Amino acid sequence: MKKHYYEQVYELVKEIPFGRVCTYGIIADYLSLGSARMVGYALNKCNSLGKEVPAHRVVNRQGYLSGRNAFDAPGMMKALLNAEGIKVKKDTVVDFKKLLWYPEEL
DNA sequence: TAGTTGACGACGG
DNA sequence: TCCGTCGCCAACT
Repeated sequence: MKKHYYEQVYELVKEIPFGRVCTYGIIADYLSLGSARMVGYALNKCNSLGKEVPAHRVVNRQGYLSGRNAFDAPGMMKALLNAEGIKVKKDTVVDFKKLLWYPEEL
């Protein structure tokens, strides 16, 4: 049984350290998905499937919370990030570049 | 089976 | 530098 590509996405997203964030593009590139949209699709699925994946730590390449609408509550993603000490202003991660995490750090 | 959609990103004007 | 357009590829209807 071959793992679906999104299973790999889940595994990688789970590796994102507490208080750090990552981008769709980085994940897509690391897993050779060919398209960042695949990551968003995968996370969208995992959310509906009730998977324990910290999807709130994944944002687009500008640090914008483009996925907040896919959460149960619009403000949930921001609240979760705040709980980790990540500041969010106008749906965008503050000091995004400093908090950015790369899979290569594993 | 074919067309549409999507939590994005790169590129050109 | 900012905005609009196109490409990406798998899942869903």
